[in-house]
Amino acid sequence: MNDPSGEIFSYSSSSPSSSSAAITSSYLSLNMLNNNHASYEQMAGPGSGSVTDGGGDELKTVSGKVNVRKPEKKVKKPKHAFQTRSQVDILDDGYRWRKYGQKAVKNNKFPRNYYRCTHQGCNVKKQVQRLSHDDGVVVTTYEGVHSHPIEKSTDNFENILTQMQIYSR
DNA sequence: CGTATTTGACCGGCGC
DNA sequence: GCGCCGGTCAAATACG
Repeated sequence: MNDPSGEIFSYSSSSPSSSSAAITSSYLSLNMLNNNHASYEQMAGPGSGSVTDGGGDELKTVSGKVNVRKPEKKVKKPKHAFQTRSQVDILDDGYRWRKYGQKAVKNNKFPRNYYRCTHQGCNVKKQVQRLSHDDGVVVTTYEGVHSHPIEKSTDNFENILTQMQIYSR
């Protein structure tokens, strides 16, 4: 497929050649995520705000065929890729994700994981991929915008510390 | 028992 | 028209 949309930009974490501080990045990276997130949260206004149709293939026939919707859909779906230094691929950003698929990627020995937000009406998708040539680097791609608040308190440092301890043991 | 994850099959698009 | 490829569904299973 052609993904020349250019929508995806890779955020290369420069500098960290030391690698040492990479421990338990599970939640550490979360901080970075939040920062970046804030930048994109602005999203377009009400017009395209509802990305509900994103991947909304709920229209199905009994034969298992999917009804194709109008090709002239101008709703653009936001897509953002993040590159994070982390040993674990489970980056918890505060939302609840349900895994719905796993596929092997060419040029990569690691599979790619597909997740979806479990919140009803929230069709936000995300996929996590690992770089085979640079272990410890995980690429997370978010697609869509959450239309509901986070259920987890991510601003509580004590919480974060606790999680870190769990992951680092 | 309810919910999340696993895993193979399936689907639509594109290239040849 | 057929086969590859990336993405998704859905049944079975695992897990609390």
